[in-house]
Amino acid sequence: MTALKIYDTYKRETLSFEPQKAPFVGIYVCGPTVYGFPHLGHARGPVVFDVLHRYLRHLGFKVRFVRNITDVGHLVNDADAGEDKIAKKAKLEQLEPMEIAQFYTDSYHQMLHSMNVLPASIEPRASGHIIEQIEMIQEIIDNGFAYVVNGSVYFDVLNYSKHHDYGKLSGRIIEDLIAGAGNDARTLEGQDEKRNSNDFALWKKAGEEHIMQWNSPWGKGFPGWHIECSAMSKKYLGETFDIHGGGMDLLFPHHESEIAQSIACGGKQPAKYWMHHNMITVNGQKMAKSLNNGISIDEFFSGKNALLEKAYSPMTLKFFILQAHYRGTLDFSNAALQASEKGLNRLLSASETLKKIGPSETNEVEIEKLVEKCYDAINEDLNTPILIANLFEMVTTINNLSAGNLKIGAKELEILQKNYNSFVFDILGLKLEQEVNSDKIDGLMHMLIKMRNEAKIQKNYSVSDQIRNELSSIGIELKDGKDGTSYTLN
RNA sequence: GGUCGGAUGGCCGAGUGGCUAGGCACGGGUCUGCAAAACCCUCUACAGCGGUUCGAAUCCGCUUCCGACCUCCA
Repeated sequence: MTALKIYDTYKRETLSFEPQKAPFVGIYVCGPTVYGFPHLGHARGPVVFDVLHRYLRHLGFKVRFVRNITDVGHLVNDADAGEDKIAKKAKLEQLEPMEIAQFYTDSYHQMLHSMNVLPASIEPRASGHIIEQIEMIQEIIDNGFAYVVNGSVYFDVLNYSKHHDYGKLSGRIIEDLIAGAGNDARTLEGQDEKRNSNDFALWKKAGEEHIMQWNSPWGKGFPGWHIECSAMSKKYLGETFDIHGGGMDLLFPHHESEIAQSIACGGKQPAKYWMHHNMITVNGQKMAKSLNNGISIDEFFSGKNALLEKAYSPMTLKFFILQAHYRGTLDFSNAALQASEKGLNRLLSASETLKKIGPSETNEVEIEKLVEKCYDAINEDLNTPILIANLFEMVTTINNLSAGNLKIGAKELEILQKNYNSFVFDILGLKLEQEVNSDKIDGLMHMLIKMRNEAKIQKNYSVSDQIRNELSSIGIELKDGKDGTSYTLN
């Protein structure tokens, strides 16, 4: 029994989280298809599930966190018979498919690292699990839920839905899907191979021009998109694991199909809980190429995009994401990012301030209540915005303690320090971004500050202001505080 | 067209049938040679119209507007 509750998309209700075999927890999260640089939207999932990952560890669970890399099998669309995203890009750039996959996998990892996202326990690649996928497809065929046509294998949605509930996860009704299919002028090539237009590919026959292909019982080809997650989650986490996560846009058809594949294969639901995070929008709309409103992660961190007023740091982005609940859409704006930037700075500065606070004989801080409110917030379906609001309560307390407006007892101070740092750094996974300055720079700065202070004492303000202004022009800000002058490098 | 979800103060963004969300901005103040920074305090909003209720921003209905998914997508 844990206090953590999570919203299960499948059952559509908030449930108490009970791992199948405590203290072990198995989590599978759908990772990226590595055919391009990560963009702003790619940051949300990792951040959201990182908090889950970190919090479960904090609670003492032994977490196996699996996040796949899709490096093959993700069709550009059904009409595109014979090319997948990776191979298509490879041809354009005259590179090996694996080279492309590696390149963009690295850039994805860089993003994760910069945002202080814990590494996955296992990060399996679809191309490295072709055998497992073929075995699973064969079993689905043997069970009568898939059929072979001309070297391709399709999942028989209609037959499956006679025995099981296809569409439950995404709230779809099979009759509507069948009736609705082709209600517009969407004529897709290769559809004539399927018994029903809702059937999806488990294995696709590869044309000669197709670079990435493997031998299979049905001839040379490559796996469909959905089967990789089913095969790899089963391999590393078992037939039924605890939590499956991903973006809401994967609900249908990807996750719906994963469920169907797992049940058609072993008869079991793949995951006990399904968690889906919402999208990041720009001006209220999802980022899309057609809208020309995409922002890559590199652009975001460097400020080189027309939509950006300035560069934002990885932690600012992480904090921005955490300030909204994961199931709601989050709208990008410069004003919102800049607000997050300042708020984050205040939150992190408080941890420094906290180090310098000493205990008093008397206590005026109800710290246990505040800590409890923090746990209540994160237990309530990872409500990070409320958690952060409570942390800001602590910040105000910390600053008032520092200013001498409040007093705190030794025991209470210890609780405050332990929990504040635990929530900010261990659970939310924030970190101080400013590089620790080298001793030489630090010594240099102290020399300049000392010289400026001497000038100030002599009321030689033209000199003191000159030092301040010239440092400012190269991005070093001096801040005159109560207890001396400090500096920040921008 | 079908399915689903939203509309909260200047901006972002939580939330609950009655009790201050929080951040940023604004305003006031402390500090300061000046400035900046920092810190403290202040700022009571829930699309519209009906209904249920002692009481609704929170429940129900309708209206308007917006978005997502239905095809690749984090």
